[in-house]
Amino acid sequence: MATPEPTSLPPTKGRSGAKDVARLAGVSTATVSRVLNRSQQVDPATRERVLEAAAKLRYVPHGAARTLRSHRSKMVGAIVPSFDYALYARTTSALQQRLDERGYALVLAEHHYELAAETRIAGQLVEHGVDAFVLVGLDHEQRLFSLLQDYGRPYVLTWGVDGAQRHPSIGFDNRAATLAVTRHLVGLGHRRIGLLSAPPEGNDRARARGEGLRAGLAEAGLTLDPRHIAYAPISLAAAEAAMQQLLAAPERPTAVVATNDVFAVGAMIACRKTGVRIPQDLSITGVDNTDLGATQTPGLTSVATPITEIGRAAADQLVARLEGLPCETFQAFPVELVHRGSTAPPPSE
Amino acid sequence: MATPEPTSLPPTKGRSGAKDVARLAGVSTATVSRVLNRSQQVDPATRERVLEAAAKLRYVPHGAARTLRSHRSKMVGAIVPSFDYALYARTTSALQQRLDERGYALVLAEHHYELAAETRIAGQLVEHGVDAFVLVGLDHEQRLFSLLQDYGRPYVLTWGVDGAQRHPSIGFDNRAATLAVTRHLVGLGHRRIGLLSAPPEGNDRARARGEGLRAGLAEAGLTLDPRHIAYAPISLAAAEAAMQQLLAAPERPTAVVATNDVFAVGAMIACRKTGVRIPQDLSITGVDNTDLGATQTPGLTSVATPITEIGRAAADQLVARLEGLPCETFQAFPVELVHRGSTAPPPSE
DNA sequence: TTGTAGGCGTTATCAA
DNA sequence: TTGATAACGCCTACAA
Repeated sequence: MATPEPTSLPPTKGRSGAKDVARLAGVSTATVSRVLNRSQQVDPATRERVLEAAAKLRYVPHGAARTLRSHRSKMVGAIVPSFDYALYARTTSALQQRLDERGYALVLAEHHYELAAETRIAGQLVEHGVDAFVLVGLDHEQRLFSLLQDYGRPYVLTWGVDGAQRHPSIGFDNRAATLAVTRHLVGLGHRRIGLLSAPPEGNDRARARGEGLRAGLAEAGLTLDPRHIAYAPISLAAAEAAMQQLLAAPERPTAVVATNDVFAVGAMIACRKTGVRIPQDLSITGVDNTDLGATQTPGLTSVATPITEIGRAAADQLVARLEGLPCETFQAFPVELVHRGSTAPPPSE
Repeated sequence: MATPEPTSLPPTKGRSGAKDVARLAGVSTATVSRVLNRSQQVDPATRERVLEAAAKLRYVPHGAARTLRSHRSKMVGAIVPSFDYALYARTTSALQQRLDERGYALVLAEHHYELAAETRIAGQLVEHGVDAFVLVGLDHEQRLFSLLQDYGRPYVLTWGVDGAQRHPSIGFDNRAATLAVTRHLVGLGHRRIGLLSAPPEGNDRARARGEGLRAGLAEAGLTLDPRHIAYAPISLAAAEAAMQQLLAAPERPTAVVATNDVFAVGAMIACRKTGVRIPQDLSITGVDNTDLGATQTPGLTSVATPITEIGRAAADQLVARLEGLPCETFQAFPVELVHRGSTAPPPSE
């Protein structure tokens, strides 16, 4: 034994198994299993004895053994882009809570906006035997879809709706969100509207939200000036820097549509530092209606998205599919524009 | 078959096992195992063949089987109070990232500030076979500690330091955080300082932070007026309501120490709605130095806490203990006061 | 260096 | 309704 001996995990030290419970209750392990798995085929009296014995021994079933034999781990895997900025936290929270109620545990990981990492992590989750998957967004590597296909277990894409209905999905119309704010801005009289967004590659939400802006502009016979587009990774600092570019652009836009509240608040910070007044000099809008945006001065006009509903619905759908119950595999929830003080008519020239 | 048939999970449908890899590589399953577990005892040529075969068959080991046999699941369980408000998100993120690098998956759950729920969930994590635990805070049910004792695996408490060193812990001095802000406020001339906090029961962080305020006041020969204390659950709305009480209190405080940034921002909102100017009429401070506080107008004076360091250190410690390597089981990181615009001398009477 | 064989703790299939 | 028994897929002695 050369290595420091991996902390020799006591094989099953004091822990008692189904066998112990069976012995104490005077039944076989098969009966113990039946009782604990709520099978109806068991005499109330014996059930009682078994439960007593299990309680007395503080019996905790061995999940791995159960998984190995039954092919169900009672774990659901979720891979989200990031825990930061509370963008996905509320969805994850709702998901976890609902899964917990249904007796499932959540195995959670981040991919930091790298789809290759997402695929790799999905492989690990398969290895850990999760019964189902929750993914964020519609864009994923083909390899990931192949993996899911081979694995043959339920999965659901969230935060977007798959128009072609190729994959079960639960979300909302990201395009509609920015379309709504754009109409609002155009209605206020804005003609030069900029875009502050996450890089669109591999991020369907960012793409759809950008399209919403373009569509809204097109409705009014306007176009998106390429010089009025700035992409940045999702962080306040990066958004602030990107906004500085837009502020320095020729024919500076009178309004900026940010594809989420983090970008929008980063933009507000840039404006504060530059002395650009919101909304008198420039209007700014976000998406997701987070506390971060709502508590700014002035409050951020944003679009409320159904982030907790998505988490709950994802849990419900997956559990239903795992238990062979009927369910909706495609769900879209509405979004709603929330007016606050960050938008106003453009300054008169 | 009466019930809708639990989606008959294909036992091992197409999925290939170690046996398949062994056959294709022309070796035994033992050798496959050795190759995949980086045992040195294997001929480079055979190793190569095995890896090729594994890749060809897209072999993914069956975690449950491995766990059952090896008594190590390569999963770490973490239970945090809540995903909301990004208070614990950054710690969780750092934890997950570091665990992932080390080949461990994170099973994550919330207890919503209910310690009984925490104990229940810990039991589920035991059932799922996690190799180690990360808990937040020092306060936990005795039942939970018993459970951990029985389970006999590593665990670490975070976000606090266990002075008595009864349990491995990684955190910072919560008392010192509010002590620092209190000294700052006292130094500015404040004599009536209020407290806005989470209910202290079962929340050692809140208690320690409250004590920091009391200690800072005591240093200056001052005391905390009971009428200047307000407790609220952790949410912006609740904090706002609690702050309204403080604003309505007799001999209104000239400064309020909030035990975290969420409370502080909730307090700022209350002030805005009431026409109380910050910092001219009232100073406010937070703890945790979140983006939420930093982006307010004026910026929130707060205390930077080592939240990502905690996550990383927790992962490092647990992995080290699991692998029998040496490590620090008690770690304290420093905190740092961050001055922003929400604090100023009290108004002259 | 490699193969053989037994068992980890549970659930499922039978038969009783 | 209950019990005996055989897997589940892998790891790890031990033997070769």
